[in-house]
Amino acid sequence: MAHSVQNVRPAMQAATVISIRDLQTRCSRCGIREMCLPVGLDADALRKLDGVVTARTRVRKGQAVYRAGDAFTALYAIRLGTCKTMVLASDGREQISGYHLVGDLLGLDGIAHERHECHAVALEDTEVCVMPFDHLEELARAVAPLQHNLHRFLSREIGREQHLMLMLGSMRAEARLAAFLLNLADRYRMRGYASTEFVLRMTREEIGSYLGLKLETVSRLFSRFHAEGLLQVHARTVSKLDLPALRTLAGIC
Amino acid sequence: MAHSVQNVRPAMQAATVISIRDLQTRCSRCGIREMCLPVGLDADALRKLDGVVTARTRVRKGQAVYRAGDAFTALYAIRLGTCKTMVLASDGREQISGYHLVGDLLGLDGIAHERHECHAVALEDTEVCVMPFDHLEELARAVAPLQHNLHRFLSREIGREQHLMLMLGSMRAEARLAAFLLNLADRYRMRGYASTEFVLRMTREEIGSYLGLKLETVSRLFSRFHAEGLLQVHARTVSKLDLPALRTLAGIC
DNA sequence: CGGAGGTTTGAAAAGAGTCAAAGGTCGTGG
DNA sequence: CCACGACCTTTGACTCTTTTCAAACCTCCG
Repeated sequence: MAHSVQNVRPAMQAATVISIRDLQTRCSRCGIREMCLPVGLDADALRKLDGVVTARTRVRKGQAVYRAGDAFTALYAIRLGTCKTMVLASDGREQISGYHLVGDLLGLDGIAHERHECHAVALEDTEVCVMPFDHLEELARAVAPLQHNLHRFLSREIGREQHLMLMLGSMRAEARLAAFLLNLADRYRMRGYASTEFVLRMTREEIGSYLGLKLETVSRLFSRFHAEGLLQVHARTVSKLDLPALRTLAGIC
Repeated sequence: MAHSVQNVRPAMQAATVISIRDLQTRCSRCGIREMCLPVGLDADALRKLDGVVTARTRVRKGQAVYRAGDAFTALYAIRLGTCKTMVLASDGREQISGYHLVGDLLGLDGIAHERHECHAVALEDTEVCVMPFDHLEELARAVAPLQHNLHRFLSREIGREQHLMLMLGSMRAEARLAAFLLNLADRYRMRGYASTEFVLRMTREEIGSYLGLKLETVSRLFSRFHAEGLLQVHARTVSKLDLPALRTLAGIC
């Protein structure tokens, strides 16, 4: 299996020289900061947060950002790319618990036991910003808006999972897939991408795992949705999503 | 429907007089503080936290601590009793997302949007401590161990929900019920109660809702577990749980 | 261009849901 | 203290969704 990303700062670094790495890890210069942890922070706070991001790491498709059982040291913000998180049962079963896009924070479940509870794996070549958590906590004590952002991200993750639980616990297969597609459409839209056309970065099996379904069921549903004119699907590309019809199917009134 | 609990501090209160309310809301004197937010805090920090708890409120069986849509102002710690949390779908479906015991924190999902996303309802007469969140954040900035505890509770909730998702997404009905009973047994044991005998505070329908099953399925499973000697069940009292056998059934190796 | 990995589709089986009816349990009020 | 009623639970018979097993087909990367 792929090795986890290390969040080691280069050993020696002259304090007064602005290195390329420094330039590359600045939230204050980052184009996606308004959909990431720094959202809404003022210039002063941003400057301080720049000091927390120790690295911006490239994670290749299939490689792990971290693995379940790894010591928890940092949170990871997705700057570019897509990741999945997978929870593990003690008997080896594993299930995809999240499909994370640009601006999402990874590793929040690791704080409680100082150990990551799931794998986080890149679904395409990805770049993550590494934020050592003790340093982040320290800064959060000094900067109230940052503290509140952190709390909001933690809380949002709880809400996200509750939503998923509702889906897994009380929706039928077709409603789950419709809700999944709508959720993606929404998140792509919020990030400025087309909401009725995108490339799924997951296999049918991964989508099934996320939705609590078997890959054959997912495949059949895509075929049926296609036949019913709810979308076009060709391999992993979906397009021409009929969002209102999908909403009806998902039971979203 | 029952009204939500108000967390209003009595309007006027002489600063130097220790009122009965003050005495009643002190974490520093609370018997369950080591399984609640103050876990591990030193005397000084405890004293400061005393000032955050504005009230200790009685919530009668069936009454709501808060309801979905209520403005989020505070977290609630269960001092006595049991609560369920229920998430709501836009089409009116509702699902139980949590079964909360003494020492658990309620309201964590409300931080993100400053609005509670679920109902929290007492399953028996219950007492909750009200902790206004802005005040708690303020204190967390001053007291690092409290800050870390808050982060751990938030993170633990994320982990708890991931566990539940795994259950809803990839376990069969019998394994879900076994895992549910084992989880309860564990949590009662941690709180110093018997782990092989307890009273369920939920109806079959509520258990089913929590596990993504219909009430008839839950009832049949209880009957079958009883017939197979895995437990004794009489109405809501379960006893003589065969924990190892339940573990096998739940797929916990 | 070959092959591994991913996808589609069919047929049969299993699991859980639905509908229905009867039997318990518990709290309230007489 | 008992009886009533509301609500909860159990059980059976049947239905329907989803899974399982199997085979063939695509697609994309090296």
